[in-house]
Formats: sequence, C-alpha cells, structure tokens
Amino acid sequence: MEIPTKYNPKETENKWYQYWLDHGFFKSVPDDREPYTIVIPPPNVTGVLHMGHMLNNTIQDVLVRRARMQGKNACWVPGTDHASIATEAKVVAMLKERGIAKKDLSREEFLSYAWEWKEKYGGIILEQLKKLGASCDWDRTRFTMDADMSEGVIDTFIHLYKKGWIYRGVRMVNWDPQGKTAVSDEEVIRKEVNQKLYYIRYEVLGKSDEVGAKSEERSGQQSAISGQPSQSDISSHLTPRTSYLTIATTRPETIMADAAICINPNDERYTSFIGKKVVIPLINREIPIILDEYVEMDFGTGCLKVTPAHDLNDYNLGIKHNLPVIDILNDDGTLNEKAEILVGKDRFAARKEIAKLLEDAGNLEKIEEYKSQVGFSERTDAVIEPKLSMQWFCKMEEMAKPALDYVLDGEVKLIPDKFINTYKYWMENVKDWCISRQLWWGQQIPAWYLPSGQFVVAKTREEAFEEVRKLGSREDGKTEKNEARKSESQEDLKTEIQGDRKADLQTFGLSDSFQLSDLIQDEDVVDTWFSSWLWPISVFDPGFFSDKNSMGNTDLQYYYPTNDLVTAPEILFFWVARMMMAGHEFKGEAPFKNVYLTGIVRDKLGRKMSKSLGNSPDPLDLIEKYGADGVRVGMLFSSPAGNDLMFDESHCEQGRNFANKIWNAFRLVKGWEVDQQLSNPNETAIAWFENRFNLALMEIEENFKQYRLSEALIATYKLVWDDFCAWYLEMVKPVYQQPIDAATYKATVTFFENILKIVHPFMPFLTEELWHDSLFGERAELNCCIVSQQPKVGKINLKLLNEISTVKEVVTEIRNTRNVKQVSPKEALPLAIKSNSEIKYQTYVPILTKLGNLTAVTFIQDKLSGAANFIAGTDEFFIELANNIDVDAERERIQKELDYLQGFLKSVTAKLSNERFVQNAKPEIVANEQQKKADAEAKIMMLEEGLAGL
RNA sequence: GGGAGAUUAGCUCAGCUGGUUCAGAGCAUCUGCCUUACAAGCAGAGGGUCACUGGUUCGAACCCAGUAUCUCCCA
Repeated sequence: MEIPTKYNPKETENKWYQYWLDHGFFKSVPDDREPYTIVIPPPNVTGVLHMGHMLNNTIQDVLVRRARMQGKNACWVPGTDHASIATEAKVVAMLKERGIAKKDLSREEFLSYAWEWKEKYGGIILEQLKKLGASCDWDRTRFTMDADMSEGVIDTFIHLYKKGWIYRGVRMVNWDPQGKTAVSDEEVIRKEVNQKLYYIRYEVLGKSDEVGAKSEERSGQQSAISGQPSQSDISSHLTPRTSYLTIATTRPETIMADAAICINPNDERYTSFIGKKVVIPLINREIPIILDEYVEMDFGTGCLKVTPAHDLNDYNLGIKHNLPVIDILNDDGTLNEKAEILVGKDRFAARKEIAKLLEDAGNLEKIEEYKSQVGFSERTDAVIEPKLSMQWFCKMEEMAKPALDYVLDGEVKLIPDKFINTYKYWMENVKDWCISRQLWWGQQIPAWYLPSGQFVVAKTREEAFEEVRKLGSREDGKTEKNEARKSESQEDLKTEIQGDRKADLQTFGLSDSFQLSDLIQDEDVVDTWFSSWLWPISVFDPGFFSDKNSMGNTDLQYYYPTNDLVTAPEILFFWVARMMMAGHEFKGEAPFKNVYLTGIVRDKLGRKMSKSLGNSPDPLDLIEKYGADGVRVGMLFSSPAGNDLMFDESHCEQGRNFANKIWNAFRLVKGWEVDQQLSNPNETAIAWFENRFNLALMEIEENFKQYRLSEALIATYKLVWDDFCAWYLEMVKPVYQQPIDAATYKATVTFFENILKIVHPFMPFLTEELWHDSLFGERAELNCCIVSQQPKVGKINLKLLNEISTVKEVVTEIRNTRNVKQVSPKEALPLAIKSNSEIKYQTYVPILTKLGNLTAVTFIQDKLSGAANFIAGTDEFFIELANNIDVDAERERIQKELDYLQGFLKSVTAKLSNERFVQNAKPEIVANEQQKKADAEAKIMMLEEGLAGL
C-alpha cells in the first residue's frame, strides 16, 4: 500500500463532513452535561460567504469543537436574517429583470416573490459554511422571518409599546430618494466629495442707519456683509440703503425651505442685525434672523441659513427656536409646490438652475470649491436626503442602562477589552432607535389605523378591533397619550410634513358604522435588528415572548445564557448591545458571557475586503486550493482578537503545508515495522516529549482561556512541527528499513493520537481522516476525533526539559560546525565533551550520536587543542576534524564572542554593584543576575583559554 | 471638530505582572542539501535606534507626558 507524499484534502473533506452529519455529532439536546452554546451571528440571506464570514465562523467552530472535546454539550445554532432592505432590493431587481415593477404588485404578491427568492438563494451561505467544516446543529437552523420567530417580534413590539417604550414620532431620517425608503445610519456610506460652496445674499429688511453705524466698526474686516460701502461713509447713516447678509451653502436649491438665518450672538460683525428680518431671494419670503451659539463664527461667512426640513442640525435648531418646517422635496427628490419655483425639477437639476437664477438676480456673490462628506445609500448609491418623517421609535434610555452595566460590571466580557470605552461612550449617548422601515419584507408593524388616523397596537385585526371598541367607549374618546406628542414644536412640525400617509392623531370620532375592515394596518415593517436582537432567545424558544411569566422551554432554560458570541466590532452597538437590552428586558439576564470581537479582514494594501472593490478572494476557491483545514489555519494565524487581519494567501499556503507536515509524520510512523524483541533505546526521548507535550498543552489551554486563539494555534503548530517532527521523531526513528521496538512505537502512536486531538479544532478534516487509520487500532463507528476528549495536562519535569534544551543546542552547534567547515552531514564525527555543569551527558549520548551523526562521544578533562569547539550552557565541546582548522578565522570568531561577553559582563556587574538594584529588585531577579555574571565569567575564562591554546 | 486605537526585522504580527541568556514567530532573503516521512521539505545564516522627544524607575518595547504618522468610530 503506497501512501501519497502529499495530503489531498479533496478526498477527505466531504466524506468526513457527511460522516459527522450522519452520526449526529453536531446535534445537541439538553442533558446533564454542562452546555456550551454559541448562536451564529446570522448572515444575511442575500449574502455569499466572504472573508469576514470565514474568519468569524472559523473562530466559532474552533471554540465549539474544543468545547465538545472538553466533554461539554456543545451547541452551535445556525441561521440567517432576512435583511429587509438588502433583500427587498434584490427582489425588486429580480422582478425588474422579469419586467415586473414593484408598484404594480400588491404586498402579498410581492412577498410571495420575496419568499420564492429566499427559498432559492437564502440558504447558499449556510451551505458554504459546511465546506469550511462548521459544526453547527443544522436541525436548529433558524431564520428571522420564520413564522414563530416573527410572532415573537410582534409580541415584543406590543410589549414595549404597552410599556411606553415604543412611540411614533417625527424625526429626521436618512432618506433614499431612489429606493424611496428611510435607511439606517449603518446603510449610509459617507464619502468625501468635491462640491461647490455658494455664497448667497439675503436682503436685510429694516432701516439701515444702524447697519451703517455698525459697519464702520467692522470695516476692514473680511466683508461678510455686502451691498454697503466698505469705506467708512458718514453720510450712509442717513441714506437708506439696501444691506445684505451673505450665507454660504452647498445646497442653494433649499433656500426656499429656509426658516431663518442664524448668527452667533457673540459675533460682533452682526450685532446690528439682531431682531431684523431677511428676504429669501427669488421667492421673496421674509424670515427672521435668530441667534445661536451653535453657529461657528469662522466658518463661511458666520451666517447660517436654517432649513429645518432638510438638515438634521437645522432641524434641531428649528425645534429650539420654534421655527416652521417647510419641506420642499417630494419622496423622489424632486421639488414640490412649496418650493414655489422649479417645482417638479430634480434636486440636482434644481441646484444648477437656481445658481443661474440667483446670479441673474444679483444674489450670488461667489462660488468656491469645497470638499465635504456626503452620504450615499449603500444599496442604490443615491445621495441620501435628510428628511423628516413619521417613524416608529424605541426608547433607549432605560434599556441602555442595564446593557451598559453588564459590560462595566464584567458580567459580559468584551474581548479585547479595549472596546469597553467605545461601548460605554455609545451607551451613554444613545439615541432612540428608529425601528420602522418603509418596506414590505419584514415583520409588519402591528399598528392599526382608524379612518381618523388614530391607531391602536394589537397583534391581530380582531384584537385591534376590540381595542378600538374599548377606546371608543371611553367618555372623552381620547387614546392614550403618545410619547411623540409631548413636544409642542414637534406637533407643529408634524402638520407640515408632506406626503406622510399616516394622518396625524386627532380626537377620536368613531361612527357606529365602524367595522373590522375599516382598520388599516401600518404599512411599514420593523428594522431587521428588531428581530435579531431577540436571536439568542428566539432561536431556542420563539414562543417565549407571548407569555411574559413563562420561564421558557427546556431549550431556553438549558442553553440560555449562551457562552460566547463571535462577531465584528462594527455591529457592537447595532446588534450586540441591543441583544443585551433584549436579554435583560425579556430574560432578566445577559444573553452571553463573552463577546469575542474579530478584526476586519483587509487586503495587503490595508483596504477592507469587499465585493465592490473586487479585492476579496472567493473563500470557496481558497478552500479548493488549500483545503478547508489550510484556510482555517491561514485565517487564524494572524488574527488576534479585535485586530484587523491583513489577509495574505501565503497564510493559507502555510496552513496547507502544516497539514502536509502532519500527513508526512503519519506516513513515517505508519511505515514502521515493530520488532517485539527489541528493547527500548528511546526512554529519554519519550520522557522528554511527554513533558514537552504537557508544557505546550498548558500553554495552549492558557491561551484559549484568554481567547488568544492565534497564539494557541501557533503553540500547537510549534509543538507539532518543531518538537514532534523535527526533534522527537528524529530522535526515535529507526535507521531506514530497520524495525522499531514496541515501547517506542506505542508511545509514539499515543503521542500522535494526542496531537490529533489538540489539532482537531483547528484542522478537523485531516485529523479525522488520520484518526481512523489502523495505525491507531480499530475504531468503533462512533469513535471519532470530533468527539474524542482533549488530553489532560500531566506532570512537567522542568529539569529534563532544560537539559534537553541544552542537548538540542549542542546538536545545533554540531550541525553548524559542519556547515561552517563544509563537512557533509553524512560524514560522522567524533565529539569530546568537557562538562563543567551538573548535566549528565552520558544519558544523552544516544540522542547526540543520532542527531549529530557522531562516531563516538568521549568525556575529557582538558581542552582539545586544534579541534573545532563551541560552548553550550557552560560546557565545552570539541570536534576533531580531518582538515585543519583555520587558526586566524578561529581567533577572530573567539575574539568576537569574547568582546560581546565582556560587554555583557560589564553591564551585569554594573547592575549588581548598584546598591539600589540589590535592595529593590526581587531576590530571584538578583540571584538571576548573579548567575548571569558567574556564567559569563566562566565562559570568558573558557574562551580565553581557547584563544591561548590556538 | 470629538473620541478610540496603532506604530517592534523587507512583509504580517506576537511580546501577558516593567526584570531569565544582548527582542520572538511565520513569510520573504541568503548559504548548503533531491540525507529513504515530507522540496508543500531538511540543516543553517543574516536581518532591529522597539516611530520620535522627554519623564518616572535600580531597571522601560512595556508605565506617564508631548510630538509625528496611520487606522477606525462618532459628528
């Protein structure tokens, strides 16, 4: 039987994945064991596997597989989220290709297409995860829009509404005029864009004498006020003249929506304008000049046009100063009749035209080039329009507090903890969460409107109808107070809103003929995060939310709270924090104990890997090329928690090579013939590796405890490659075609099996493949590496480890001597040892002989002159070579080492003669320095003798 | 503009409580090897002002302050 020299992942991966599935190794049901639970961050149904998923899911799988091998009941729950905006966009695009427009479809028709799409494409990403080896309990696969999951979402909406934590209100949202929906902040991509800054003059009304008087004082300053003499002109006091205020704006098309001009009260240039009014050019509407310190005096002209309907900051100013809101834009970004001019023109066309109009009217002072940040819709790439609209909000203040405390109290650990600061900052400045989306794909908001515009919140139409009847029978016929109606100014604003299909609340006026079908459900759906924040609860017990007093089903009680969450820092707030809020609100307990935050996968140039940039390799191609094990190792090699990962395919190559290394170690051991008659010549080597293994295992466990996965992998890698392959196997392997003794064979096979176990979480396929080889004996059907138990750390003999490390040093020096003297590794050499230490080299003669290819080892009292020599530890070694050594070169080498050592000794001596060091440093540190000094002195003596003996 | 983080070998990164032998890996480079498990390999070697400037300390890559550069988050 010939074993190929290269490991071929393709022959093993599908086979073992299927085997694991068939034998239910990924399945978890509650039992007496300690649970270990991870819920997957549900990938988007529109998604295909990208490098970020690879990293994230590799980490999860490593954690889950390890937990499984520690005897825990490991449960990794997979699933996807419905991604309302992205999916709806995909479905709309699909329909467009088929020649169907969304607007021609009913909601039901559209949703049936959407489900069709989801069934077809929504599972792709999960299938891809299988190629990676993800050991998810697939029977538990969940989708955020599963009927029962959705019901849970609706139940929580109603619960929070009743609690007063969900309200309707007018807010500035990111409006995508192309998609005609509000999009969340996360879906807005900010880009720096070259724009133009238009300087526009607004005529100031009122007597100009004060203006003129003021202008004297400020003449000589950069003129922001135009249309008046720049020179001091006394006569201007008395001459009525037109004066202007100049504002700078990037959006001249919005001047028709202006509600005021704002100046800083501390700005002396404008003191005289206080209390006056200005006229909007072209439409000649009067607006007041208001004062607010918000305005930056040194930006632009120091005058700000306030346009509450079209800018968030202006909106807030508007609320503060009770300004009207004039919305001049339609949902599609064209100007409406409130603009008075350019009605029907697109906002960008209008911008060009208005610049011309202003110029013609003499109101355009100048245009400057200007760079600024502009938001673009992630989905349609349209420029985002800040727009006021009626939306549903979830109050955050009360919910944020406990979610923050979980992290501050350490109940939920963020890994790495540098994210605590950011988290804290965000949670302390949290804004209410806009949870409505103007889409169909998602859970429809359970609010039911009466013809009057009033609404009730209820799970079904029938329940809503009942609610309405109850409300209608109240004496004054008013609904409960709605949070959004608190502010008077907001109430004013609301009446100004254009195109809001939900009429404002008015007093209740039910007619007797009111019936079930008169209720109209809110057309919007809730934000996708409003489903996924329930994920750690709902995947186990979606029905839990319908009964607040329930303890939850067996699964929920057993698996919740979960253990680790592995996700990207980008969604720490949007998802992680909100899961903590929901966990606290509904379960009274945080949903997980540790949050492992992965870095962003970047390319060599440091750019985030993305499909649009085309700089991301297809993960499946990588798996094809390097094997799933190789890619997993490649991903983990340089991915400390929270740090970005500069991805380089060479990491995967290294992973593949590692797999091959293990494969070839297996080939070696597999090829050994055992001779029962032989005694064991390798006791020392076996004892050494056993200790080395325990030491490494301890390190690996410590690394895992601290979630240093990358370090744990590197420690494993070194143990296998360096210690096991390069040293141990070389120590024990018999001469070619010679048999091996039974004891060494047995020990080696046991070591190998333990290695397979510790490597398994990282490289599940290769290890499972080897696990079943007859080398390790007969395996029962269920005896698999995936469910084997991790070895336990045994005793560690440090003395042995230290001695062997000196022995290894000797071997390296022998090899090095060969290299330098150009002696073939095949030529055996004699070694003489002049031992000055405690080390009993006699024990290590077999190892030295084999690894150093020695003819003989002799022990001597005196130096051997004329021989190549070196020092290891404090012992001296000599090799007699056939060809004479180069005395000059030798002298130079020794002198160099001497120089260094003397310098070293000097610094150590200086340290030790420093009284403060001896007094303050820990005794073991001082002792160590003394040892260093003694060693250095001994070495110097040896080298000097060697120099003299040349 | 506000905040967070980073800066260590050519590259990608470790370096944990400030203290083992002048700072550790992998990749890349160089030298020698197709040595019977592995050339996806073996044996070696070279490569560093730990961004800069100060400070604290007996002692600093590590702690503190400032500077520079970069990245991210928020506005």
